Amino acid sequence: MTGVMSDKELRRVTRGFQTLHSVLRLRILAALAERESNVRDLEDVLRVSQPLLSWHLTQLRQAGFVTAERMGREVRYRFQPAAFQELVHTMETLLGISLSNEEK
Amino acid sequence: MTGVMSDKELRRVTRGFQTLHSVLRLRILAALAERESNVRDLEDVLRVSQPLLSWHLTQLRQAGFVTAERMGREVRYRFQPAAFQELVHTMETLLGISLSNEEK
DNA sequence: CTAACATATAAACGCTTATTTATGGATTTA
DNA sequence: TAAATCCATAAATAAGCGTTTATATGTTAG
Repeated sequence: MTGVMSDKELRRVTRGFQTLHSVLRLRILAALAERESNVRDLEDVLRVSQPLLSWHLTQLRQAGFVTAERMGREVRYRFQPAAFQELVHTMETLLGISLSNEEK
Repeated sequence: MTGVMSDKELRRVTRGFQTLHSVLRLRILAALAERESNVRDLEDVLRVSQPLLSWHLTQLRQAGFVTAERMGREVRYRFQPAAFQELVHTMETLLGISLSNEEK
């Protein structure tokens, strides 16, 4: 039963994990999960420089965790829950575990 | 509602993600999820050098994904599902999402 | 006790990537 | 159209980490 999952599929997963490896990235995601925001808003909330934010947002977007939409001169970023959910689902399959919410 | 989660808690999560960032690590975990093994067995299954395996196993162990037990001159490694499950649970809380297995 | 086996550790190297600083591009406003 | 605003990109630097090679530690067998 070894090797049932392709390297391509696993690389997609590891890319997701790589992208979530810093506290700042998680804080950005959490902020966007609360409400969609432009870069300026995040800058104020998270107290980090604008280029640094742009870079992290690009990484999160390329990994599918957020989407970006130009609106006037702003760019609004939105959290995308599906990306993480799919990641977890692949891991459940790979490891043969389940994350059932405690049975009621 | 921003910042409900401590940096300490988030660092624990990011450490978990950091640890799962390579395909080889995932393959090691998947192999151990199938059956507990010593280093020699994994070496044969995964076709990587012994020091490299030892290093990755140490990382996985320090992050809580596996446990190690000395048995004679071997060391048996076991997959530890709880670590990943807790990781996911923290993320659900942080992002306000749920990964419910489809409701029946 | 010595040799063989199983695993861990150390040193050295290279690569990736986060961060800072500076600048460019796009859009609106006056 | 000129200035201001918002965001992205480039260059440079530094730090972390995976990989290899070599050696050390621990355990059993003869």
